[in-house]
Amino acid sequence: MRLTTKGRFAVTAMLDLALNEAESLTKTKPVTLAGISQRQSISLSYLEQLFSRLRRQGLVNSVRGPGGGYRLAKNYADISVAEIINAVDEQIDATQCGGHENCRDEGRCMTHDLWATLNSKILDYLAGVSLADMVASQNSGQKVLITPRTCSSEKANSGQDAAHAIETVVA
Amino acid sequence: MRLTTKGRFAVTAMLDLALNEAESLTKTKPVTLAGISQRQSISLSYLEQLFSRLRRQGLVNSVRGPGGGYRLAKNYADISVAEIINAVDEQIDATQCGGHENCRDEGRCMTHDLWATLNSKILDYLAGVSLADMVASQNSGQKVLITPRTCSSEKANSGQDAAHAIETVVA
DNA sequence: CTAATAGTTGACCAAACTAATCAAGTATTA
DNA sequence: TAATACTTGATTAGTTTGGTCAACTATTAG
Repeated sequence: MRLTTKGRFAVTAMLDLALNEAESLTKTKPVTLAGISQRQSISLSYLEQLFSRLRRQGLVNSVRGPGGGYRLAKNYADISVAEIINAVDEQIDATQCGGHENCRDEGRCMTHDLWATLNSKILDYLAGVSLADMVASQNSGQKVLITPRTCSSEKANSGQDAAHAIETVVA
Repeated sequence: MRLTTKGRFAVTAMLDLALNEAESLTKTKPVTLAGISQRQSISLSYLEQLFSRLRRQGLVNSVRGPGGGYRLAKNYADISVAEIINAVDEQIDATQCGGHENCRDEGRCMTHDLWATLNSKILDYLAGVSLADMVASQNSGQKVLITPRTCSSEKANSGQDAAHAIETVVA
């Protein structure tokens, strides 16, 4: 498991896709990347990279040509955050033995089990959170409605104040 | 919260420090980075960068001069994985509003609460895992003893530290 | 025996560099 | 029009190099 902005953008985009797909319950048009790009202010070509992987992993289906776009390949109660992140952010390996368990005499190297268990813990949690959960929690639990984000009003912002990002939030 | 190899190397190094400090219960010599470098096969200068941050964050104390090295600044039951990772891996911000909550009309942007809660969940878990926990789980739960790792097959290190298995440490 | 002195060890600091990844732009094709 | 492929600049990860500074140890002169 690995957590970077890449996986987060992917989850954000998938959430947007879920919302805009659900908006039209009668399964009409697929959602275009251009739309996601506008609503979430993620660059179109970066979205293309992300959805290329999401498609290969079977999380979304693509429809080419005019009126095309992307659809979720499953019900969005069945798509977990872990799946999305794993699709775009291949996991890293700090064990330097590539996960092979015979890197040392007795068996595994010191950090092997360490990260394996840590990984599975985080994975378990993220696997338990589905797109549907996120939509629901956005709608009910918070007073904040689901609003498309256009955070930087002018795009002039380039992350110079990322220092004090979250940190204040308590469960 | 962010998870990369950087934070993992830091945790690995801190675990090694905890083990080798505990080896001499009578608080004799601090642990050298050169030793950690050999045992964990992490480059010395990378360790220096990591420990520079760990020191500034108050997780370790340094002793200069011959016989010098690093010591844990607290009891290792009081040092969590989350602290270590946060010390070396400054958190990222996929909200693009820098955590400010007035980036959109109604309040926060769409992904704000999303990642905030996700962050705090992961943080909560990692904050609950201490170095002592890791030492204990390595010793008890697994049949695999704590052995220095020299994953890369050759490395010419030879096995002068093959017998470093530690059974003395129990939380 | 003291007191400078040099030598050693290991923390600390700062560039610079390679390689990988992030993120965006442009061109191509169906 | 929309998906795909190719290109490019920016940032990050991790290493290498080369140094300074602090404390310990040994030598050596007074």
